[in-house]
Amino acid sequence: MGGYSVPMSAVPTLRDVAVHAGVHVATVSRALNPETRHQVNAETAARIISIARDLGYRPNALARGLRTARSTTVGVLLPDITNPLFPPIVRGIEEVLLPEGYTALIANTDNAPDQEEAQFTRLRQHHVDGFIVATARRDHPLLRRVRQEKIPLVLVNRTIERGGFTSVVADDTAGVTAAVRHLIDLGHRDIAFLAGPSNLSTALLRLNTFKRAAAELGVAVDGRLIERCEAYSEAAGDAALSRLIAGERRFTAVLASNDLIALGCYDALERNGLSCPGDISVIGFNDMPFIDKLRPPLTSVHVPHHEMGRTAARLLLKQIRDGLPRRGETVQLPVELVVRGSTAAVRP
Amino acid sequence: MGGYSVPMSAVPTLRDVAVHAGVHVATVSRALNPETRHQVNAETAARIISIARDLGYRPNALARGLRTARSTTVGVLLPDITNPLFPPIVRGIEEVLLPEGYTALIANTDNAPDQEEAQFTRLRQHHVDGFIVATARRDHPLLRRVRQEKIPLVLVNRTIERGGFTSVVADDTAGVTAAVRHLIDLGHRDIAFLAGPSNLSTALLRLNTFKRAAAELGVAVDGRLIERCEAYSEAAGDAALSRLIAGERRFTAVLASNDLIALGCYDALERNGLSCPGDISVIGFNDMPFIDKLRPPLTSVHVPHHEMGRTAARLLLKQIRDGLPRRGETVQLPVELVVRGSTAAVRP
DNA sequence: ATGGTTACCGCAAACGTTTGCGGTAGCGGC
DNA sequence: GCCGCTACCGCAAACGTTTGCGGTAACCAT
Repeated sequence: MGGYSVPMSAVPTLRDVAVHAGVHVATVSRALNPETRHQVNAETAARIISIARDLGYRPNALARGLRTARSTTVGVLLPDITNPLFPPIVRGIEEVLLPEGYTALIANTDNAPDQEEAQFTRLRQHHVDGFIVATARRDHPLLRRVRQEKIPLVLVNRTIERGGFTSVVADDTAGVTAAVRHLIDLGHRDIAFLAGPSNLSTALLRLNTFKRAAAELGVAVDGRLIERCEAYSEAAGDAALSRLIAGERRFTAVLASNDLIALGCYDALERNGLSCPGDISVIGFNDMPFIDKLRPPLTSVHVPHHEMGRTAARLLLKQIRDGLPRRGETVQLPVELVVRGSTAAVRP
Repeated sequence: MGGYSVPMSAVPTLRDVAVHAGVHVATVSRALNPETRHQVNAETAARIISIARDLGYRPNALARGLRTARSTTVGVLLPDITNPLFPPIVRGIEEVLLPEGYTALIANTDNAPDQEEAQFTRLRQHHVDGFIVATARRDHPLLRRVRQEKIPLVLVNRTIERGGFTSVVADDTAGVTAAVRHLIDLGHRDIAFLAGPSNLSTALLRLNTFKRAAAELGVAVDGRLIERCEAYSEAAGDAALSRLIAGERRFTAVLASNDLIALGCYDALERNGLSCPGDISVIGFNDMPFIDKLRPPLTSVHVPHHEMGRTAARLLLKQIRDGLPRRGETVQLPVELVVRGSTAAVRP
């Protein structure tokens, strides 16, 4: 044992390990880092590692981040973790990030631009190495700013037409088409569509796809059967379907742009004394957890949220390591229509 | 304009502001911090603040944390954010933390001790100022270690008998009692109970309360009607109720220790051709989001998770600022039985 | 004119890392 | 015996803050 006595109070630092090992802190740093370990004698390295373990040494992420200008953290911006859509995405992200030593900082924006701005600068103060953003609107000044500052960024569940953002989305086109085809196969001809907020990429895409698919499959698209929701929420879906019901144009099925909107449809139907699927068939989008337990179980388009989170994280890591791509790629993941009890053949 | 030219490339630092203002960085630091602003001339302070704003200066949280040994971050340990129970807690936590300048680092443990350990040290490397833990088991060596290291810590949704931990929980006793009373009022006498994992504080408490409440309300407690689930999960609930159904002892109602277990009951009932509430009434615990949309809507004990998150955060902030209490307080929040369609009067 | 007080601000150290640079020792080749 | 090379390791600076300490100038009272 050496003659030095190290106070065993606080958390040990590189210096403590160095003193115990009788070497300079730089040597300890190099020995502990696999990348630079070859620069130090094998035996000394082993001794240092052993001492570090005995002392319970843990690198100080703040100091390291300050020195290296890389914090090994990434920011995740999402509207609301309470929306069952997002937890699987978050877990997918963490599943990839954690083994690589990264930590995700999660921020809820409630889709409010000022809150988003605040969260964003807060994350920047913590010097996150990149962003995963699930709150993208079709035009997004904040994101364009980030883009210009050359900060790694990938969108998930959303996309932005121009700007070269890399994003990972679901194959909405295939999903909506499958849903429409399913309804038509059941004999439905008067199909309503509840669109999402017009400033969201998914809302626009799903709406357009609906129009196209219906037309291609030989069903006339009636503008009176298309209603816009102000939000992807249960309340908005309730309100929108209520408007349709109050209208004169009859329909036998409704395709909701989102599961929450479909949930609102359930509310509106019950309040108006209509049954599902007896009177009206309903289809959702996303296949949220527990939605198979609803009354009736909701037919929905399954979106691989977990996998979306994973690939988003992978793409972000690539950007962090290899630098920003000149032109962002958008990865599109396959979806699958899950038929349950909320859709039935139209009454004869 | 001064003669200095500052490169406008990277993010501005204190030094940049100082050069522009023609003062020392220490002065800038003091001027920008409301706590120390009185130490600098009012006009100079105003000028510095203005320049900082123009430059878009944001303090580097890493550098500040390194210097002050306070990172203004807290770690949140929970089993699985995918469990609908936790998002409201998380939002409650953030609702209190954010305005105070704190950031929450969320970590999923999947209730696996080694994963928990890993997450914990990872958060410690980031020098979080405290922990909010929702994964507490009845005996928890890791948490006792934390306790000994004098790190601020508060438990949420769980409690630990000894050790002086401060925690915020729901009034489980009142909840279970209300549930039992409700079933008895409906005429049920043969009531089964599905207990949670025995290493969780809530599981034990709810089980004991059930026994006591049933006895006090004049219903014999039959040990054959008490089944233990290995986890708070749908699958475990399914398995447990299936075992009961396969047994010889008949029952007309089942009280589940948790909503997910109740969900599993739905599965088991359907597979066995039993109807709810026609054949068996079911009550859950927690009142998870969307559970009112189930088939049938689940009668459940509502727990104020959002508020639990908020008070947990408040208690943690108090610990961070005022130091650890000598003896932890446990805050108990009121619950409320929400009667829905899964409970009905026993058949005559 | 002197001493004391106050207001303001600069100096420099420190937090715990990482890393370019250089120095020393050992060794092999000539 | 000299040169050059390699392996190993120490030195010191730097990242961007905060903060104790001290210094200067101004002001007031004596």
